[in-house]
Amino acid sequence: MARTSETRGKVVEVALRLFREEGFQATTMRRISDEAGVSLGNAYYYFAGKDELVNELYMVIQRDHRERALQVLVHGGSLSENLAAVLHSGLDVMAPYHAFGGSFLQLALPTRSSSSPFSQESSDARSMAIDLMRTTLETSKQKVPASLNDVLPQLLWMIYMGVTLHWVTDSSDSQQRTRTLVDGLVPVVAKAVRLARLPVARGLVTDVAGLLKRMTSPEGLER
Amino acid sequence: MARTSETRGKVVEVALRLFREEGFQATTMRRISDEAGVSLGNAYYYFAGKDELVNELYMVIQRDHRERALQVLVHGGSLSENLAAVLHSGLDVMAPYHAFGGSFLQLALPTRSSSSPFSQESSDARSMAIDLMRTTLETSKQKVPASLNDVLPQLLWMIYMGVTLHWVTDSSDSQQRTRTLVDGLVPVVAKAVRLARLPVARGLVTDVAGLLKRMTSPEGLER
DNA sequence: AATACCTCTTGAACATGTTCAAAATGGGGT
DNA sequence: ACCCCATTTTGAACATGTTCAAGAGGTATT
Repeated sequence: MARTSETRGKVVEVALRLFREEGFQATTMRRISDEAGVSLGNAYYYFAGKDELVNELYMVIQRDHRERALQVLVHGGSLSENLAAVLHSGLDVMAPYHAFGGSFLQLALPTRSSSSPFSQESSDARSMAIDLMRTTLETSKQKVPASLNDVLPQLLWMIYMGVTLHWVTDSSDSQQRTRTLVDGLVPVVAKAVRLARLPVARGLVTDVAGLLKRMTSPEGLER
Repeated sequence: MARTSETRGKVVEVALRLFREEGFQATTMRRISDEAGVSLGNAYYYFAGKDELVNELYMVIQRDHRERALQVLVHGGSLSENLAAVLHSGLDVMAPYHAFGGSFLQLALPTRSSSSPFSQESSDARSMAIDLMRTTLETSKQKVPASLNDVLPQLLWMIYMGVTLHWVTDSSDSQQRTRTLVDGLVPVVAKAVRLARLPVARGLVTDVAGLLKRMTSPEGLER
């Protein structure tokens, strides 16, 4: 059918709007299907449950973030500048959903039921975000020690997760505090990356890189 | 009433056991009240809802962790040693509840409804954990730059949160990977603290301390 | 003793997430 | 036209979280 998933589209659209306006708990499946003009059961034909709609939201946010970020990234700009731009654009995209609360983290992480046949579905979100960080690094002029090439995007992603963690719990006006955090954190990170090239810190850097590599390898076996 | 909260105790006991054995979703309020031998409504007399039982779980874990940690801390031991001991004992305490999953984070964070009359209830958990980190530092022999005295416990707590984050998503056997992470991370942290005393890194350290202080102050205003 | 009052308990009702068998729909093949 | 069949849709049923008015039990007051 051509409009096989016209229904699906309508459901997603309404769901996202309600998540934005009412938060997660307050948004009921019945309300979603009502406002989408379909039956309750029909919504369940397209989505296994409420959680899957949350996942949908997360994917939309990921795509929006990447799109916006690519627009604000400055080729040959400083890492500080670009990282700030990417993090802030991320906050911009998430902002409307702040009422949504902690349910973000739940899905940002690869916690999902392992029953997904394609084994992606949510680790997807993670690798998409990491990839964006890699792009950020490549776009910036700052030289990165070769030993960090693999590992730095992942580190930046962790910082991003940290910022998101703070954002979720940030009750200040329009999450101003998190904005402050980003502005303060970004130059520090940039400086740290610069420092990583100096011999003194080199050992530390190597340690972190080694550790991360060990954690990422097939299985984190030894103890 | 003397045994006013004999009921309350039974409910908590059963709830925690079921959380452990079945996870969060699978544990139903009806099952809890049944096995506790009280009526469904009665459970709600003591706990506003399922979430509050989760909070109870979190508090129990916090207390257990502190207790165990104080036993394994070595006075005058190295920071590496002690930090590892504290983190591992934390993992020990949480281990039985791994099936419980991401719901941990939800409550470890100060995300709660601001309607709590005593304004603690969950920021409590956070400050308890931070305090444990302070104790860890004070117990260890490693000298800490004075400028970090205030801020370092908080930083260690963040590292602890990071470890917990990893633990939640860790699908390896008995969460071996997270154990590996702790063992690898701890010496790096200790080294970083040592490095913080050197002039080279001093600027970085000051930056981080300043940033954290700004974030913790009354309101994170300016931008 | 009778009453009032506070704490605790119950059972039923309601709201919402989820499942499912049956019906409607809309072709494609004959 | 007619039938077959996969896809989509529906409505009702069920499970579970949550609320609430009423009752039970005990203690203090009169």
